[in-house]
Amino acid sequence: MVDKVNNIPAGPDIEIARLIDRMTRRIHAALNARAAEFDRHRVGPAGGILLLTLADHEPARLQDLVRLMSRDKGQITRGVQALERKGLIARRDHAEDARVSLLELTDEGRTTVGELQRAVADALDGILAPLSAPDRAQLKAILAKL
Amino acid sequence: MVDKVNNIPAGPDIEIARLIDRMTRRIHAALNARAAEFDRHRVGPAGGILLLTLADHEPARLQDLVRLMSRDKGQITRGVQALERKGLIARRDHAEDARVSLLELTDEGRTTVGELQRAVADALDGILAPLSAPDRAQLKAILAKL
DNA sequence: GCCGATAAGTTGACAAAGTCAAATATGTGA
DNA sequence: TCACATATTTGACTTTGTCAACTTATCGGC
Repeated sequence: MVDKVNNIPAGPDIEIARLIDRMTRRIHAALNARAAEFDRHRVGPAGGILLLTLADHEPARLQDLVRLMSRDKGQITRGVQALERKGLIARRDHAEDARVSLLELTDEGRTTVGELQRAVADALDGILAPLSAPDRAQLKAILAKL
Repeated sequence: MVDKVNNIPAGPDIEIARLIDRMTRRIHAALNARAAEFDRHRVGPAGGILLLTLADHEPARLQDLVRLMSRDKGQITRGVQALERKGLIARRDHAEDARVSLLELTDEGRTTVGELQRAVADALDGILAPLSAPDRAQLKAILAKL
């Protein structure tokens, strides 16, 4: 593809950005549409991703989530506080460094994560339907390289 | 990969969602960090995507952008208004349907699009660096199927 | 031609996310 | 001990996103 405006061979990359944007939105819309069915605790998209991420990296420090989720540390702080208030996450102190607190899921949090995982898997299944199994594997492999 | 919590073979799909989220954020961050260098009109991310999309589908009706960008129509309305005020977009009436207005880039808008394209291409180039050319092509092809 | 249903845009009121800088409390190394 | 780096928190603010109501217009019958 060629840059229509300046005839620079911009390559397909800029198109990739738009496709990614669109896909993000589709996932978001699909989940949002059914949120009432599974988001009992009203954790929302932000809280949901936080829980899913924590589930895979437990126990994690706040800073880990900042890195893993590429979000502002203030956002994570507040996101964690909200989930703590709902009883889905608990903290404990780090043995050697008093500055950090380690985050873990509570039992209720773990249950919630299970529900979220099912919901996300379902939603993605619909969205990724046009892809063959090898395509999906390939997509994941390529994204994982980044 | 297996669901740690419930031992459900959730498959790689849920991981894809997280990878997509991460990539979105990286693109955003990369562009945001250098926005001062190219975003003379302060169109921001939203305005930027709108301009880029319009550039590829000119002339477009507002509804087209809603569909192409998967955004709320109210958002598009306001986004267009903002870009109109900055003189980057112009409207004209649709010949057969008085309800729709057709959107086009102004000359200044076209210049801006060129700058944005360069910036996005640069940013993506950095982010996609770990991928081989065939990988990039494949990624784009797979995303395009969705 | 008139009517109800529908579509394109617009607007308003809010809720949710993201950005940025400053502040607090701890660790670390010269 | 002192300068400096790190982890987390907080505050103020901007940008996006969501939802529903509302205005014009078009369309398909009748």
